[in-house]
Amino acid sequence: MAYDHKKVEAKWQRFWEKNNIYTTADKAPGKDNFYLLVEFPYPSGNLHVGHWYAFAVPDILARFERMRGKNVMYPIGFDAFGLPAENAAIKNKLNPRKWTEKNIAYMTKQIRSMGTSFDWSRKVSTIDPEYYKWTQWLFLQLYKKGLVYQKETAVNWCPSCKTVLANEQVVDGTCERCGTEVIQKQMLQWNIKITDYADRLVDDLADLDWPEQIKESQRNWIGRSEGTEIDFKVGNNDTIRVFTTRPDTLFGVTYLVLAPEHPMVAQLCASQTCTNRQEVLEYVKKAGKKTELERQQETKEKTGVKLEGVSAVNPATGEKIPLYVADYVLGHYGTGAIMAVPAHDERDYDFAKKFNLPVKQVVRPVFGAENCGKGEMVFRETVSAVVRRKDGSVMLLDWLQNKWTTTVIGGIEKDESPEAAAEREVLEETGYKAKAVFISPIAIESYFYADHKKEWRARLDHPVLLELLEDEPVSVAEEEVAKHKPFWVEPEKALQTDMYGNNKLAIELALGKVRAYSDARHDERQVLVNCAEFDELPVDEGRKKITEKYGRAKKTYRLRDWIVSRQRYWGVPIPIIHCGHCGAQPVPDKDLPVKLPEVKDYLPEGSGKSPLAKKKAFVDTACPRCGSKAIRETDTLDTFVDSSWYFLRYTDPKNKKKFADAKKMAKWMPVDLYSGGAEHTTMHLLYSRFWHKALYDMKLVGESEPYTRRMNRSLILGPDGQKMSKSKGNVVDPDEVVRLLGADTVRMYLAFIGPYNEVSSYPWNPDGVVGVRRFLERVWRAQGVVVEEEISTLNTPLHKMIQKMSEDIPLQKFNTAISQMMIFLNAIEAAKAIGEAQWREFLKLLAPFAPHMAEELWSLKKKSSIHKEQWPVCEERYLQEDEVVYAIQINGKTRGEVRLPKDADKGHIEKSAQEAVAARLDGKKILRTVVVPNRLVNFVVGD
RNA sequence: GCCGGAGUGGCGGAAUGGCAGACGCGCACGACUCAAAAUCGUGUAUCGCAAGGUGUGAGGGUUCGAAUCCCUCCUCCGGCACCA
Repeated sequence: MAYDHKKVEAKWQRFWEKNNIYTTADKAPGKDNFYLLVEFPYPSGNLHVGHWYAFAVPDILARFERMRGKNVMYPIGFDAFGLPAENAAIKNKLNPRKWTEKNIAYMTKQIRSMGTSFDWSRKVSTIDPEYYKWTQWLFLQLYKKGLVYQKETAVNWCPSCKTVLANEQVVDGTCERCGTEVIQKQMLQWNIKITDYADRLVDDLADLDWPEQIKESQRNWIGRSEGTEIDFKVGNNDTIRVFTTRPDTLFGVTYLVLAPEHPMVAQLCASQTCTNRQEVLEYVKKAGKKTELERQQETKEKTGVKLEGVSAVNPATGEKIPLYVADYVLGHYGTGAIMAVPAHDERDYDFAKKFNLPVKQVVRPVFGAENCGKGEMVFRETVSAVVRRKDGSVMLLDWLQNKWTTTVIGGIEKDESPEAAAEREVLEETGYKAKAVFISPIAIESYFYADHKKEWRARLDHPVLLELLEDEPVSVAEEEVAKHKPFWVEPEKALQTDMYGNNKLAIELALGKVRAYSDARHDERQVLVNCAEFDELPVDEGRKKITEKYGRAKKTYRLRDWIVSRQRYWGVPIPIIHCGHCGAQPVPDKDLPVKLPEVKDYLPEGSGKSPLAKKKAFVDTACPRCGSKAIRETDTLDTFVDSSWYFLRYTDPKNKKKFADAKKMAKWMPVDLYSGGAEHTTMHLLYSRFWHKALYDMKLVGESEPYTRRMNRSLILGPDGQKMSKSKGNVVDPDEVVRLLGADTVRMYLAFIGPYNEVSSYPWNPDGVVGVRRFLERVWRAQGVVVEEEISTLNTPLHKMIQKMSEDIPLQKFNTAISQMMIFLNAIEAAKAIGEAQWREFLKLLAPFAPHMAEELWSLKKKSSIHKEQWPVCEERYLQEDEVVYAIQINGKTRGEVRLPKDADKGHIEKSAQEAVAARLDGKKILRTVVVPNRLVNFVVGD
C-alpha cells in the first residue's frame, strides 16, 4: 500500500476533531501545566510559509511535552483589528467586519490542515465584543490608576494611513506599515505612561530566561542613562535646567544650548534684553518644519542661533557664558537643554568651531603614572608631531635600538608656540619640511622613566598635525639617522602599530579621528584639570563630587510614552466620554463594551478625526457623572493594546464577569514559552510586559512578568535566498506544497531546516522538502519489515535515539532530533527487520513530527490514539557497550584507532595503542602519553 | 560611533576542550530500465599518482590536545544613534 498523504491526513484530522483530543482542561490530575504560546496571527486572508513555521514547528514541542506527561495548553486566536481590513474595505467597498470574518473562517481551515494540536475551544478574537469589552475595561483600570492621560504634543503622523503612530511604529522616519515618510504634527492624543515603568522594564530583564539579543534590544530602546541635572542662572532671575552624563566637565562649560522646542526660548526672546528676537523665532520656526527624517540626515552640519543680549552663569566658575538655540539638542530628551563642553564632546566641539566659541580643557588623559612618585620629576611641555603626506599616510619613527614605534616628539622651547616647535622638531629629527595645520584642543599628560638619564620625566603633550611640504627630506643629521628610521603607513595601520597609548591618542586627536576627548575608551586614567578644588581627581570621582555640590543625580530615558489614539475606524473605541462640565469621564463598567458602530464611510478624512466622528448617533451621549449632554471619544485604540493581554484571555476565554478568573490565570501564568517574530521585540513584547506590570500593581494578575521564556523565530526566505515577496515572484505557497507532499512533510521539513532556537534565516529549498518526503516514504515502507521478535542489535541505536531526542526537543533543536530518526531508519534498513515493540517506540518518537503518519501506522495494530501515549524512556542498560573505539593521536593529530574493552586498564590501553600506530612511532621518542578513559590516547613524541 | 549576536564543505547545518564536516540537499559513478523518472548501492573538505600534508574568517596565545577558552583584527546580521 502506497503512502497517500491526502487520505491519511484528512482521515486523522477528522478523527482528532471529532474526539476533541486536544481540548485542554484547566487542571489534569497528576500533571503539571505547561503554557506554550505563539503570537496570534492577523487574519490577512491567506496562510504563508511563515505561519507554518510559526505554528506547526512549536506544535512539535506541544505534542512532546504532552507525551512527557504535561498538561499542555497550546491556544490560537486572531488579532483581527487593524488597518489592512479597513484599507481592503475602502478599496473593494466591503464591510471590514465581513472581510475580516471571512478571512478568519478561511484561515481557520488552513491552520487546521497543518495538523497542529491547537485547542480551538479557547480561541479568542480581538474583534469579538465579548473580548474588546475587557480591552476597554482594562484600559479604564489604567486610566483610573493615572496611567492614561490626554496631551497635546508633537506626534508622528502618517499622511497615507491618516493616523497618529506610536514611536515604536516609526522605522527610520517612515511608517512601519506603509513606508510613507512620517511628519510631525501638534495633536491632542491619549497617551499611556509606559515611561513610569522604564526602570522596571530594564531591571527586570536581568531575571528573564530570554536570549541576550532581545534583552539588549529592549535596553537600547528604553535607553536609560544616568546623569545629573544642573541649574544655570540665566538673565536676571530665570533658571535653565540641563541634563548631563558628564557633570565632571562642568568647569569646561563654555555655553548653553536650548532645543528649538524649549519653552524658555519664547520667554527669553520676549525679555527686554534680547536683541535678535526675530532671528531666533525664525530659526525655531524653520527647525519645527523639519521632519524627523530630515533632522536625522543633517547630522553633520551644525546649525543654531545665539540668543543675543542674554547670558547664563556657569555655577562652578561664575563665568558668564552665552546661550544658543540649536536643533542638535532634542526637545524631548532630558530637559531639552544642555551644557556644552566643546573640549570633551564632539558635537559641542563641532558647534564651537563653527561659532568660534572657546574650548576649555578640564579632563586630561594620563599615561604611565602608576609607578612614579611625582615629586622629583623633570617636567617638559612637548609636542607629538603627526606628519601627514598628501596620500594620507602618516610618518612613524622606528627607534632601532629599542624597537618601539612613535610619532615625532619634541620639547617646546621658551616663547615658542607648539606649532612652531612641531615644525622645528620634525625638521631636526627627520629632515622633512612640514607645516602645522591643526593643534588638538586637549593636551595629554604622560610619565615615563628616561633610562639614559636615570630619572622620571613628565610630559604635557600637545598633539599637532602637520602636512608635508616637500616629498624628500632636506637634510638629516647623522646622529638622528643612527637613532631611528622614519616610515610611512596608512593612519589605520599606524593606530594598530605597537606603541605607547599617548602616541596612539595623539594620532587619533591630530587626525581628527576623535575630535574631542571625553569618554573612557582608553583604559588609562583620566583626571580633572582647571577645576579648582577638584583638580587631579579621577573623572569618576569628580562626577560624584561635582554632582553633590552643583546638581542632583537624575536618570533619563530615550523611551517615550505610548500614544494609543488612532484616527481610524477598525479598532476598539476608546471608552471615554467628554463632558463640558466634568471633563473626560470613563464609561461606567455597566455600559461596556462601547460597541463599534456600523458606518457607511470608513475613509478617514485626514483632518485628524476618526470616521466615527461622523456618526452622530454614536457621538452624542450623556455624561455618566452629571447627566448633561456630552460627546464620545471617537478615536480608536492602537491594536497593540488588544494584543497586550490576549494570552490572559486564553486561560478563561468565555468568562462574562471578568477578563479572566484569577484562579484560572494562576494555573497557567506566566507563559512557559513564548515563540514569535523578532519584529515584535520593541513593540508588542515591550508593551505587553508593561501592561502586565501595570495589572500586577493593581493586583489583577499574579506575576510581574508575563513570559518566562521567549524565543524569536527565524525567517524563511524564498528559494533564491531573498525575502519572499510577490514582486520578486519567489513566494512559496504552502497549500500547494501540502497538496503535493502532505502536511507532515512540510512540518518536518521546516523543523529540519535549522535550529529553531536561533535567530537566522533559511532559504526554502524545494529539493530539501523532497528529501524529507523521501524519509517519510521510507518510514512507510519500513512497516513491511516489522517482525514479531525483537532485533537485539537495534536496541542500542533505539535507546541512543530516545536519549538524544529527549534532550534536543526541549531545546528546540528539532533538526538534530530528526537526524536521529534518520540515523535509526538507516539502521532498520541495514538490519532489514525491526521488532514490533521496537517499531512502536519509533512511531511514538515520530508522532510529534509527523502526527498523521504516526497515527496511521500506529492504528494498524492499536485502537487508541498514539498522541495519548507516553514518550519512550531511554533505558541505560542498552547504552552500556562492552567495547569502545579509542582514537589514537600523535601530537594531537588523529592517526588511528583501536577497539578495546570498556574500562580497560591504562597499561593495556597504552600498549594496544602503541601497536596500532607502531609504524608511525618508529624512530620517534615518546615523551608523554595522555590517556582519556574510553575516549582517546595521545602520544607526545619528539625525534 | 556604541551595544548585542554570529562567521565551519557547493548549500542548510553537526560537533561547546578529545576522531571536524553527523543528518539532509546537491553532485559523480554504478545497478534496475529499450529509455527516462522513481528506487537502491558506492563515493563526495582540500592539495597530492601516492606516501603524506593542509584545513572551522585572519593573526597570535593557553593546553598533551582548540571550531570550542583568552587577546588583537576583519566581515556579516540585528538594535540604538546629534540621546548630552
